[in-house]
Amino acid sequence: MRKVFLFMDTIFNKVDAKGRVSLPADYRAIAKELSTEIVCYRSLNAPCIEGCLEDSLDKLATEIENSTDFFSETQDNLTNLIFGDARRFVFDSTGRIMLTEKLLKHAEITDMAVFVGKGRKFQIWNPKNWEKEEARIRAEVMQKRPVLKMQKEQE
Amino acid sequence: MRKVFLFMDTIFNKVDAKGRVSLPADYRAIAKELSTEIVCYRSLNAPCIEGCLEDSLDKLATEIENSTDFFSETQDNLTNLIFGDARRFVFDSTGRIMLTEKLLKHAEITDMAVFVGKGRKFQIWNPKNWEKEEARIRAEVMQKRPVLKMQKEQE
DNA sequence: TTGAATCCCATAAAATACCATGTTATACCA
DNA sequence: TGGTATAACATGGTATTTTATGGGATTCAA
Repeated sequence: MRKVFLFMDTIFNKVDAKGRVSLPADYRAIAKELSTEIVCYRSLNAPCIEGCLEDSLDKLATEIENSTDFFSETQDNLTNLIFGDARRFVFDSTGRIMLTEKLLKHAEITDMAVFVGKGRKFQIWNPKNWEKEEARIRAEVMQKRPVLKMQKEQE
Repeated sequence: MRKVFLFMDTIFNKVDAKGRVSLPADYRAIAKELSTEIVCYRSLNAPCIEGCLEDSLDKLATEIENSTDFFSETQDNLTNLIFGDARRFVFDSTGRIMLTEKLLKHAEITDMAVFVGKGRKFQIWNPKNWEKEEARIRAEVMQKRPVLKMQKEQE
């Protein structure tokens, strides 16, 4: 039994004509062990698909339910965007899920997909787009490194 | 057996001449597994139908009972509106429910309906109206994103 | 008896489960 | 450490099931 559950690594898989793609074995193992399902939705911040465990969304739903701000308009809007877009993706016996047109289009994915681990979440990118994004992120982190270092030293 | 119960995704279904519409399969599965019924009412905030599990309304009733704000006029009014409007909608063997004139009129639905997941609830919209509403919400969330991001980082 | 609601059957399309295979990664043993 | 046996994995293809939806039959109440 594993103690921690993190989506990690960067995995390239093929997307076939039907939109089927193998979920990385490690990701499947996590969902199986926690007996929960994988949920995917369009990222709000980038042209990619975002995935997480259904448990995570359930947690979010509970938080919203118990919030004193129950009738808050912002939260009402957010739930529409998140839950309206998300969907469970149950993988078959060979470990594949079938991505929808909507998701594929948003991420500009055609025949290849990259799974990028993000800890509690993961993302699915078009390989070309991910290459650019990774370079961009790397550059940004490099630039901010002096600041990060300073903060650490203060602790 | 599923662990969590969330209404998700956005599904377009036809409303036939008799007013019948298929409840999305996943929504049906939730009601079945929890052996509870689907309840619908006119949304208080938007021109759409709102639906949830009968369990959820029961929970709401209990919360209001236990609330220190028991004699709050606002809550009194809200409960009047919701419970006065709500009705169970049992789906037939093919998974369809029959929406009432009152609900259809409120949501301006004629021959097509969009089911929009909201976690513990869902909404049913006229496709055109939903299109506009989604654009509106997306714009608003984007505008408020910096604030949301700050809140998240504080967690 | 007439109109409306409910139930049941039929069908086409789409989603899902299953089987087969080549390749890669892992485990095991000398 | 090197080499081989074994298991796991991604992926192509096919079979089966599920789902939405049209139409008709039946029931119930006004």
